[in-house]
Amino acid sequence: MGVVKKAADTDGETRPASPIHEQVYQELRGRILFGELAPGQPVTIQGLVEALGVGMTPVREAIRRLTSDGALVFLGNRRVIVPTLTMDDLEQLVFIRKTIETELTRRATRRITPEVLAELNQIDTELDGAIAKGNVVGYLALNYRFHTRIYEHAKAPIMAEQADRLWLRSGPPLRVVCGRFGTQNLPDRHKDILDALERQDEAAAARAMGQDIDQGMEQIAAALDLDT
Amino acid sequence: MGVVKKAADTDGETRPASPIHEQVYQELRGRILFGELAPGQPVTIQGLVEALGVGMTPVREAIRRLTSDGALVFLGNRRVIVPTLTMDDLEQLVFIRKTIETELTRRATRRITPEVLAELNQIDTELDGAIAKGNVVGYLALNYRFHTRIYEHAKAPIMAEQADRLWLRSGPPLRVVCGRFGTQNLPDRHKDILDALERQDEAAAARAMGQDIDQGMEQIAAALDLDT
DNA sequence: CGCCCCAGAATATGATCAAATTCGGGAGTG
DNA sequence: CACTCCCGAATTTGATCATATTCTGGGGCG
Repeated sequence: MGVVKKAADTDGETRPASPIHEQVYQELRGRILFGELAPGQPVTIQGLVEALGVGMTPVREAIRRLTSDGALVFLGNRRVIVPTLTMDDLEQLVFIRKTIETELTRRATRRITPEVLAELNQIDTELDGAIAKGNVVGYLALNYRFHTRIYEHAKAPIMAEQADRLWLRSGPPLRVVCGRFGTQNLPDRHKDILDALERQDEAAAARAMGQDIDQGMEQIAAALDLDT
Repeated sequence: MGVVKKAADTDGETRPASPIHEQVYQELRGRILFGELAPGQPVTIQGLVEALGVGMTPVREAIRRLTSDGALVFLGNRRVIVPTLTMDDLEQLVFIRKTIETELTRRATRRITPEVLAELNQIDTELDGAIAKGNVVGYLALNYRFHTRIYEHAKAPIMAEQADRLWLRSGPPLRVVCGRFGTQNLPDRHKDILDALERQDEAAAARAMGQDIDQGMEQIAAALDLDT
């Protein structure tokens, strides 16, 4: 039963249709970022072949890509799993994420437009709703969208891509945190970020973003502590 | 004509033998880092199948991985090429490389050992020889080794991996520079770096590394200017 | 407790189908 | 009459699948 669609549009128009390996890649990305896949969980090719209803070549390609993304790890014995983060890994992630994402925030602040601001406010409102309802997947997806939208507008594609890769690594552990503690004390410096964006205050925006990242990572660190 | 070996050891021992797709990946990495592949050049699957004497699945996997690495780009029209850097791209590369690689240098300085120092000196000596002889590929390979060795000893695998990815992007353009201007005024803050490492002076080591990066990137920027 | 065998999964190839680029011919125009 | 532009066939390349082969890991047996 194909989870993957054949580019069937709502209007019956036949679009270029992205190749299956691309669709599988995106599908797996989503599963890694927003749940379904837990740290340490094995990922088998045949399992995905059956689950997605596609051949093994596209699955294979998608898995290899995710491997280079650091979202999956190749054990060497032909086995692939979702990586488990160590404290050391986490510390490095914080360092890189903070430098890159605060810089992206600074650049985005300079070129912010009312339209983008409105869109971000919209996303943040929905996000609050998801938190209130305890909708974990919704929270994760909207939080990702919020950050991604900002980074897109920094017009620095290489930096944005690096940031994206790091999110793939922090996704599964963050999901664990949510599963354990619910959507309660999750990072929400979003209001501060939005304020700073509106005032076009680069420094304040970057500071708020840095705090948002710190808070999220601290949650993960706390969860890691419990597992040791 | 298999460029890829079947894990034939010198002692006839049968090793685990890394899978072909891994070998192809490493082979292509080398070609991107040290020459052979120029920016804008198309990379065809079938071409590599014939050139390397392997099936198309491993080639496909290797190309996908490099795509996620940013070392190759997928044109959407099913075509893959070596990316060409814009000025904007270069500026972002400099920013990320400097923050990550100077930090790696700081950390490596703290845990430097006489053995590593000796090895680095050895590499740098060979490197000078390559420069003197105008051996471009040798220079590129040794320069890469020099930096990589340092970053390895920082014991920060995630940061090191990010740095590696960025080298893949700056590889082909740097190769162009060498082809044009020879191995003359190439960056060589290596002596300063070695001095600082020996004195365990974090700040000085990081500063020297930053200058080394700046110099290399400036060369690329100059070459980019000529093309416009 | 260690060794061997078997099931299952991954690796790699070749075949097949589909898409895109390229190249050549014909019509139209200056 | 030569040149250019456009359209379509042929060829090249990519995408996907099905299949053969190899290897890993586990369970049973000596």
